[in-house]
Amino acid sequence: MKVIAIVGPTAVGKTDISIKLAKKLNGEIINLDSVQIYKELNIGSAKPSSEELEEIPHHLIDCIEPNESFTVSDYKRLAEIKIKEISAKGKVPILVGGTGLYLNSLYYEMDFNKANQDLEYRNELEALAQSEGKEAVYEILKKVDPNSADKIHPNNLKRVIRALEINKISGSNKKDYKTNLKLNNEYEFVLIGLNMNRRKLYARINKRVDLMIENGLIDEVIKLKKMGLDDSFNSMKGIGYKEVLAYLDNMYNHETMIKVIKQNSRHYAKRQLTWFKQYDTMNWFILDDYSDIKDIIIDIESYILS
RNA sequence: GCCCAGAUAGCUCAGUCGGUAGAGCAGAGGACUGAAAAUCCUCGUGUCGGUGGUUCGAUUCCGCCUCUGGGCA
Repeated sequence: MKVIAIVGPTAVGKTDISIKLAKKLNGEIINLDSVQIYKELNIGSAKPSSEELEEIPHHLIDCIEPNESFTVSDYKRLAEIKIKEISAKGKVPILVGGTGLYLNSLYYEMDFNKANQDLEYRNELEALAQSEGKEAVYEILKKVDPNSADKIHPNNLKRVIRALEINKISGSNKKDYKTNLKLNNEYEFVLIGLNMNRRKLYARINKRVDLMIENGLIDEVIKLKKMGLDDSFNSMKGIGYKEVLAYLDNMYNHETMIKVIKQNSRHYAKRQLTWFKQYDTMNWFILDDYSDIKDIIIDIESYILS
């Protein structure tokens, strides 16, 4: 089953290209973005406009309530259903977005059936970290699962907690997945990476943040806040949302808020690039090599069909 | 014109009781398997404004010059 994935850093221009490409290839788009999945998070997640959504069928956008919890495991399950449905119609599934882990969940064989979440235990460990320090939690991991402790940095509390959680739920230790990565043979992936000159990308990011503010990001967050959402919800931990929340709680002034959103977006773009560089099979298209978007589409299309 | 305070990393600044210097931010690189727009790690040589003097040695002390603030005329 052929699956195309179009990935790249935030603001590089994935939406526009993917829609044009989907039209040419008789494809349908499956969102590969952890924030666009949520309803009501529109401006800050840079969701495609309603006009764009009408141009080509989009899946896994606006499908989760902002107060629901959502994980990679859920993503994998839903995305696999969509891939099959689209393929069955004789169309090409095109994954579009910037969440690397979600791509991995489909690209590699990943089994999410063994160790679910244990929120109670998580809270317990978080409380311990709060009172005794991160080191105290890390010490537990060292005793219980020394191999994982070896690989996880003591400061990385989230990972330390997850390793302990896996140990508690499954009774076995967290695996070192890196050493036995297996490609998922069910799909024939075509990986397309979009990138551009770093300075240009950062300029685009900065401009887009200004535009989000102009388009009413603050009102969007006020609305979400009225719905009862605060920074404890995963949906509200996205860039743009957490900073506006902090601004509404008078932690930042307006100017600082914008500065921090831009800064976090730039950092995020860099992390995305680091992630996507890991795939040997990724074919990169450098967008500033092109003056006309039509030429990009032509090149990507001929690469896919080759 | 006079007085005072500055001039050090891309930016904001610290510091060297005289032995050629370091933070934050910006920036770069990396990790990543049920929170992933999350979480975490690593990376700082620059004519210390110019020039002369004192000194074994000056970015540091002294003189002059240039520039930037502020004050007084």
